[in-house]
Amino acid sequence: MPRKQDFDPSVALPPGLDVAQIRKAIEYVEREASDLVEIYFEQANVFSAIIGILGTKAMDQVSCYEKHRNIDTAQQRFPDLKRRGSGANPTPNNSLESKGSKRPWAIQSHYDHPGWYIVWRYLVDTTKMIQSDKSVIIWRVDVVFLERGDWKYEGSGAGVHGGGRTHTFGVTNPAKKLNGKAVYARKDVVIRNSKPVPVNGDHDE
DNA sequence: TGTCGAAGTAGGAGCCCGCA
DNA sequence: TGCGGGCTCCTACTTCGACA
Repeated sequence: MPRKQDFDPSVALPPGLDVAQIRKAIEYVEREASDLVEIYFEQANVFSAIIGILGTKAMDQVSCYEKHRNIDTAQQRFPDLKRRGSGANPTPNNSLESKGSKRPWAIQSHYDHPGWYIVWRYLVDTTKMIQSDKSVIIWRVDVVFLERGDWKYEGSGAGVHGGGRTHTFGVTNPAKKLNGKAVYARKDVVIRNSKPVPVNGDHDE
């Protein structure tokens, strides 16, 4: 179970959400993700998507936020979660998007929707050096309300002559924007060379 | 001047829907 | 029924700036 001293109760949370619910959700995501860690070595980006999905599932089970009843909307549209009783088209304040990421700061999406975002920052520790019973560790959870203006459009080079990726939106100055928004941050994990590593020892995936 | 953290840009894969 | 477009989710690599 995540340690209570790693939580910051002063961080603003979406209406109806509390630290105890997030603590349960972290425990759920770490447990479920540790069972699926082989997928990480097959396709890391897919694994990050799975972390986001597990976060959505966890919040659906332990909090007053629920997945959209419309399966199509739940899978493809914003938001991942809405506050129970907020209707089919929740306001930004009642919308919660779940994202999983290995990166310490960046938030990228294909839309610039305003609303609450919960980002599960994870690392894979197959040596189980950090925690003996888990190979996937949630080391920080950011909870932030983003306005449309917080996003910057990042265009695509794709076109009739080739190219690859689709367009995205990215949060500008994410490190500044997420300053003071970490409701959970393990004190035994630090950022080194832009990567989260255990405080003692050189962690290497 | 070297190191490190952060930001910016580009690439990859899967699912669903509409249409021919 | 199959294909293409639109949408989802990320990571990797490069560049830039601050600081010792």
